Amino acid sequence: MRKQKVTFADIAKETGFSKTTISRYFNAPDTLTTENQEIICRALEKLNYRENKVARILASGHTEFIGFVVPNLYMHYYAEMLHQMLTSYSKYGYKFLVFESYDKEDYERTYLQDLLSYNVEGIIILSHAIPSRELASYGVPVVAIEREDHYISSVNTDNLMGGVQAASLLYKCGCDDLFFIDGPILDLARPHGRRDGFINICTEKGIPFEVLISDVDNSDYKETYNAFSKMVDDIALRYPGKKKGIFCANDTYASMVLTHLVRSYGHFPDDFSLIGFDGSPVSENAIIPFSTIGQQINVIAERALEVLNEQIEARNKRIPESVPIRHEVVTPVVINRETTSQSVLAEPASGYKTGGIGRRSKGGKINNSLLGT
Amino acid sequence: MRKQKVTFADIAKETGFSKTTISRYFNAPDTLTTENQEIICRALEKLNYRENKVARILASGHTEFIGFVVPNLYMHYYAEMLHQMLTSYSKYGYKFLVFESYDKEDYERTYLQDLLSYNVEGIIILSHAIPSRELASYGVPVVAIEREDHYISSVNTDNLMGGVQAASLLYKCGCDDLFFIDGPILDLARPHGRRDGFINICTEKGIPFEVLISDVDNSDYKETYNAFSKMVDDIALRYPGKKKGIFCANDTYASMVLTHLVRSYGHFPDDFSLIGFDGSPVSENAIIPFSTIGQQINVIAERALEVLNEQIEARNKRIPESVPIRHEVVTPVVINRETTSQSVLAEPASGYKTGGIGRRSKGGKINNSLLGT
DNA sequence: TTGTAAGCGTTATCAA
DNA sequence: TTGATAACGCTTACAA
Repeated sequence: MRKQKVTFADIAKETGFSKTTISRYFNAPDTLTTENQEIICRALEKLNYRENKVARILASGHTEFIGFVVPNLYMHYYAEMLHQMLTSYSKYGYKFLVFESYDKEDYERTYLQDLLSYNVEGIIILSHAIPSRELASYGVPVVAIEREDHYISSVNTDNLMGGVQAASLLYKCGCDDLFFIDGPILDLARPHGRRDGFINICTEKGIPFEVLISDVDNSDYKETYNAFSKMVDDIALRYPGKKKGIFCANDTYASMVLTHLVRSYGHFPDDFSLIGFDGSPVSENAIIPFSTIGQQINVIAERALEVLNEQIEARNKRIPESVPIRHEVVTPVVINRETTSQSVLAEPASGYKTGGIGRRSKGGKINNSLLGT
Repeated sequence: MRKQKVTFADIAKETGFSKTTISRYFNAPDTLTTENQEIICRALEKLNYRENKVARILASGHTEFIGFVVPNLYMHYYAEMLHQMLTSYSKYGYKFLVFESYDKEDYERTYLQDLLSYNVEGIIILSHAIPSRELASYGVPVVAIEREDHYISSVNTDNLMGGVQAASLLYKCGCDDLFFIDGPILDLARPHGRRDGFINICTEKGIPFEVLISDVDNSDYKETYNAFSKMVDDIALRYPGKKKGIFCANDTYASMVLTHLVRSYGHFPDDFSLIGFDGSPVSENAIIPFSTIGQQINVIAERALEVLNEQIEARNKRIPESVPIRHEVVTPVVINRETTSQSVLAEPASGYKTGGIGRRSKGGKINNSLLGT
């Protein structure tokens, strides 16, 4: 029924050694004579041996499996995080078992149980349906990324700092009024660092500001777009002649705001500044590359594996040590592009000598007729 | 050293049954009395049993592991494909071991060997560094997606049909001249269906056309952007007064062309039509949602698993059957948006009563002064 | 319906 | 430096 595989027993028979010696050839070759190594090596080739890690795992207890649980993979942030995790292969040799939970509690729990049954050595979790208290009880090292992390280790972007950076940049580029725009906050455990950092700076500098939260289900692009468009129109209407700085909670939102502005004005208007959050490709590839607070996903991934690996190693010792929980924080980086420059006009792609059509508005004043309905 | 785990032996001792009966409780519960099921169930809870799939795998030979090898995950297409694969969990229960090969032969081979050592039951491969002939020799079911597939099963988008659809749409919306734009073709095995379908229609309808291939390394966004911009400027210069229909080999390219056009004109120009390929989010979320030939990634993923599963099941039979290789083809769908409509003017977001600035060009004629250098 | 016993292919322990 | 033997935790004939 099974493909007949070559096992240590076969090699042993072929070479006259015991299975133990064959095992040692792989795990501690130095304990063999060079000659014998040669002999075994030849036998391996002759018989075309292929290692069987499942058997090894069963015997040793070390799977080198890491469970990776994300809400989804169609969002760039999560896919990029997985990408960065996989990149670590050469360093740790961990294999990743990937699951999408869609933030549904039952899915998440099922998958986690599944992971445990595969004896994963650790879990990286980005979805947030299950409280960290429960995760901690699994008896497996767990590192959280951007989620509630009371009872487990975690690595997070310094959102507060990000909010500070964003507001500061908007302030520096001469904005009179600042706006924080976010979608609905469904996750109650979600921290409000971005908003709070923003507010801190506004308060500190004495800049008038508003916090605008859309309540539209953000799974629908068009609806969300329309909601944000309305917000922006409203802002334009209420603050004529002022320079308005908008900080969006993420790049997707920022992209929508940008799109709306450019579609309305035919260019990026003088009297607006815009900054997003995440540093996702859309910020660079948008019609006008826009400023953003870049999350260092590579650093986060690296750090998370560091923390996880530390715990795994401690656990694998003969006398398992218990490592204290760690909460790491990664500072985001300001990515300063056209939408937050003093002269905020969108320059055309290089190669053009003269302006196209409608590239300048008439002096930072927007046309009220734009703001219908 | 190891966390003491509860095993069948423990349950057996607790309940007075044999290990076999416990095993049966999980794999064929119907063969037990309801009473005894109850008894075992209670014991499981009492001892807090957790199944160990590694042991099961070793004993049964069935891992339920599928190897998934992609060039990368930062491109939306690949991430989305993985997403769709993971979605199949409820249907097949396969667990995916994910690797990024960056299309490097040595990486790819290492990872494949690794997958084999974990006794994966099958492999889905999208990267193309290793010839299918070698893959076929591994003795494990393999399904290729969008790559050379001479010796293995595969599922592909009907690229030829896609090219036909694209050219037909451009023809229908009144274009005088058609252009196929693509980046460098590094992969020699890559089929030219999109281009060929395009050419077929152009020839059939007697429309003048050009095939334009950039030779700029497409890993650099800016460079690629500039290269395509130049192409477009050149087209505009050479075909004044004509309606020019551009078909880009993928949405990323189309997005660049669109961006360039909108940046140059302040809006999407009358005398251009544009269609991309892939149906990626950028086509919908771009400043002007553009037309595209949508790949049905969900269908492709589903079909691939179907084919793979068929082979796996055949192989798992007592007398393994050999299933012939299958080459499936999935027809793409035309996604018709503003950039290929007769009146191709970009309408502003709803809610605006009057036009903004520079939303109309003066009659399909472009300004030559735009085309500097 | 249940039990016995022999694996599955390694690693770990102890002894030689 | 090497080997015999017992795990590892489950599945699977075959027997009862």
